[in-house]
Amino acid sequence: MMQQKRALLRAGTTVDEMIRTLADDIVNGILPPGEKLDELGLADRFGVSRTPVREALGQLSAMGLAERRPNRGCVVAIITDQRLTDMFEAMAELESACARLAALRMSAGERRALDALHQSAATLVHDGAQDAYSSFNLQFHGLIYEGCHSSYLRDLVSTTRSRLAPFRRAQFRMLGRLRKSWEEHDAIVTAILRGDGEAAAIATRAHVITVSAASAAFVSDTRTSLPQETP
Amino acid sequence: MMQQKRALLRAGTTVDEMIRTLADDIVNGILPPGEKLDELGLADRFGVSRTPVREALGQLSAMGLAERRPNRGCVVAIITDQRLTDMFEAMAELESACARLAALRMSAGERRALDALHQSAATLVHDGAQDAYSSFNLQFHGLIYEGCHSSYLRDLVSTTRSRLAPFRRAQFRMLGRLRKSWEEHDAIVTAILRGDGEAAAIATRAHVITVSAASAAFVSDTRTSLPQETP
DNA sequence: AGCTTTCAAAGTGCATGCACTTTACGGGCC
DNA sequence: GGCCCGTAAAGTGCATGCACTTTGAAAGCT
Repeated sequence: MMQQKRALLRAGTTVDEMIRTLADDIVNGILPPGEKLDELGLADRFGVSRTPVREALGQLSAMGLAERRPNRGCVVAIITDQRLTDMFEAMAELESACARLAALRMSAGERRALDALHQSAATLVHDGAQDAYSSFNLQFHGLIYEGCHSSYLRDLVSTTRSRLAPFRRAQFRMLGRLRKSWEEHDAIVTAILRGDGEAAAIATRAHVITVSAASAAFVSDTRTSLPQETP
Repeated sequence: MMQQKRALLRAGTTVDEMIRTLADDIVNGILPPGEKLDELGLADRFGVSRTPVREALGQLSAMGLAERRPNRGCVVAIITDQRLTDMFEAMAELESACARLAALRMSAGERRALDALHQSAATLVHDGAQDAYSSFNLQFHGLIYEGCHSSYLRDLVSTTRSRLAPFRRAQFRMLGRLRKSWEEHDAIVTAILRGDGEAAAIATRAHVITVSAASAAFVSDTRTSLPQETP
């Protein structure tokens, strides 16, 4: 019946739109791990039929954000503690590799930009501006990803970061973490500016592992306090 | 019309079956990069309707094996030279990270198995058995992936390896490459057995970069000799 | 009661068909 | 001839509906 021209503006396909929205909701924790992704419900929500919803779910599961059980529906990916640890660890290795390459390959301009950004964040630390620092932190790591000049490595690190995002809510709540974070960044920047790849790799690995440990502890805490799932 | 019970055995879903088949065909070069993936054609080939084909294509493109242009069909992923270089480089970094962790974490049994496999390959080198060595090589690297004891890192390295597979056809054709490869492996095994993570990482990176360079050169050669695409 | 069996409701898997977009080809125009 | 436009064929995007599987709860059995 309702098969008329879809409003004239139709940037990208409907499915792409849905994928982006759902992926954002998962990454931002609006759809928590284990949440059921009902085809009919989502079709209603987006005002489309089940066909495009099914396609979107298929792709989300291919991306690792959702999990599909044949004939048994689709849920937001449930990550075990072991898997989460492995993901954080891989993140450290990936970022470390990026930093090593960035130290070797960043252009003079890129180095200047990284240093400038880093120095400018000092005031945020002093003011204890957690939200602003969090946003700076994203940019900082982003510059290093770009600095490695390897599109594939950048993609790997970005998708891994997305998958971990739902579990990173704790970030800078810990007292004194802001200052420590900045100091760790300082070691990274120094190494990169010196062009010392190995030092940059080591400093970055240590930094990311520290952050990961905090996040993992927070998640583990949250999990044991609320039993959730399988009642 | 034809909506009857699908033959009793139906391991996994039809879509999964198709994805596996198509992914294999792409990875093994049966479907070359740029090949058009026509929905109706594939539907015919697999004896299904277009709906499951569309789902399979969506997932293949989410996996990076195919590329979908809205309203313009789907083709086997076309990898630019730059992208290929980046992928080979990332492969080196990933394997290097695996090797570092493997050196630190492999169990005594795993170390023994790796050494045994490596030693047993010496005769293959002596006999110049390219195919057998190629299969050994797969196992060898596989043991290192497992040895890092990180499921996510293993997944990243495996999917990257799959994506690169179509471009690795050259492998051991080069004269003397067998012996060189074995010697490089020897350095890796020695470092891992010693538990020296950094040495293992460096040796592995060097080894993978060497192999990558050979493959990249081969691809680049093939590309410039046959113009292909956009006639 | 505790266990199995049955069966209806809910929900997934796929076929089909229509609407829309792209593409390619042939005729009108300069 | 080269360029533009219109138009038909091919092909993609989504809605709908039927078949099949799962699930859960009530009925039957020991």
